[in-house]
Amino acid sequence: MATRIVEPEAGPRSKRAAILAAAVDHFGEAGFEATKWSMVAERVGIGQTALYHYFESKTHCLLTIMRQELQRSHDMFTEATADVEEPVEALRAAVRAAYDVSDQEVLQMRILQNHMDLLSGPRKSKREEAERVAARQLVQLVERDWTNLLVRGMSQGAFPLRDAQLLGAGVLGLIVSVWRWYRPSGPTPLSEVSEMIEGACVRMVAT
Amino acid sequence: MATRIVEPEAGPRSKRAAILAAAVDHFGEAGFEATKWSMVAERVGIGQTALYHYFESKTHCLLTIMRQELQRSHDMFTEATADVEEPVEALRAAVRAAYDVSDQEVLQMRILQNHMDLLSGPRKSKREEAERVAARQLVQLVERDWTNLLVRGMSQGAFPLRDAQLLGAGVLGLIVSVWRWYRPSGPTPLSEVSEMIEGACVRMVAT
DNA sequence: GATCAACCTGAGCCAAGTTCAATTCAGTTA
DNA sequence: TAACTGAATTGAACTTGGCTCAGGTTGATC
Repeated sequence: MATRIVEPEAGPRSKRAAILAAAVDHFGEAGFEATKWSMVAERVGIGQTALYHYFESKTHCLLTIMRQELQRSHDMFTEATADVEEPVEALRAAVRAAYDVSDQEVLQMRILQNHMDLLSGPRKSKREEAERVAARQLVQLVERDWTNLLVRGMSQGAFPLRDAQLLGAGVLGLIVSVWRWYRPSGPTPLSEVSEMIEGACVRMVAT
Repeated sequence: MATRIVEPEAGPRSKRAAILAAAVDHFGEAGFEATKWSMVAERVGIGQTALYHYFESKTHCLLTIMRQELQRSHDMFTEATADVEEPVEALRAAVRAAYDVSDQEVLQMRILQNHMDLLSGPRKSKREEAERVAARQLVQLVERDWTNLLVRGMSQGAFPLRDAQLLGAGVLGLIVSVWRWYRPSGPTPLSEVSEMIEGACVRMVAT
């Protein structure tokens, strides 16, 4: 279980990374459906059939983007909370880490949130299914990250006792809901969002 | 502005309602993409081209479902909070109303959440665009419902002063995030979810 | 400079949504 | 009851966009 997918190492003229970057731009800005697979190829500067050398399908590319973003989220959570003993401080650190992202990563989070439903049903092709299963495991990992944080705080007496699973889902839901509406070009800077959510989470959990 | 779309009144042999119901089932269970438009026709018992008598496209049907659900959400909020003076009680009533839904409505909320991104970009066809714009207005209406509730509570001194817009978005995000994972057949009854979220919202807002 | 794997392409296939001209059906008018 | 009307319905053809295939190019390695 929990086999971390190894990214295919890049041959010197591999366009895989460029394709992923172009796909993130298009999927994030225009939406997955609205993006023609051929537009991604065009952006990269290759024929559309060349895409199939790297990805089995448009959806396979999407799932890869989602899985990568989930991996990053989990890694960032772990790194941010690793050496923070105090539960409230750990919670704060985790929230701040969640919003410490680049513009490209904002797009990836948006893509992830907008297509979560893809992870529920099984896929027909092998490689798509592999990415889907990996992504699902990562979702559960991230959920567990948050519930564990809450459980720890509750058992230490820093947080009142509540259903940690349910409350964790709430906290996570609150945090990621931001990616539905947040735009880097919008009126509210991410730092402000981060502070607001941080406070809200603490009140939700530690009151 | 804010022109409420009038549902075409049903001629005695109109299948519009049946189509919408069948579409909600399919879109909600299998997902919009995974559902073949012809499957909906089959369920209703008509040929697939007959669908185009009622809806301009598969997407037009989806947008209609979303707009209807948003309308319902707004109406329920208004009804639930209408004669509740006390801000905390009004907040509680609003949350409870949000989770006072039938299984069919759970599906509609899921569909709505899974395709919010459709509302951002403009549509090519007239009727689709009309539904999209109406839905967007309703989204803003619902957002305003929640911020107004918070503003009222803050000005009455029942809630501490905070950015009501941002906090409102958070509360709403928390509430609707449930529809991503909740299943009527799942282990957690909706009543339990409702209570948890109600408490969380109060702590978030009134602490 | 031969070999092999990685990489790329043009031509065309196929599924699913959509359009259209023709037709049926229910209710209304004469 | 025959003629008429508009809503409802259909089969067949069309369109779009993701995808397959058979074969060609490139460049690292020996």
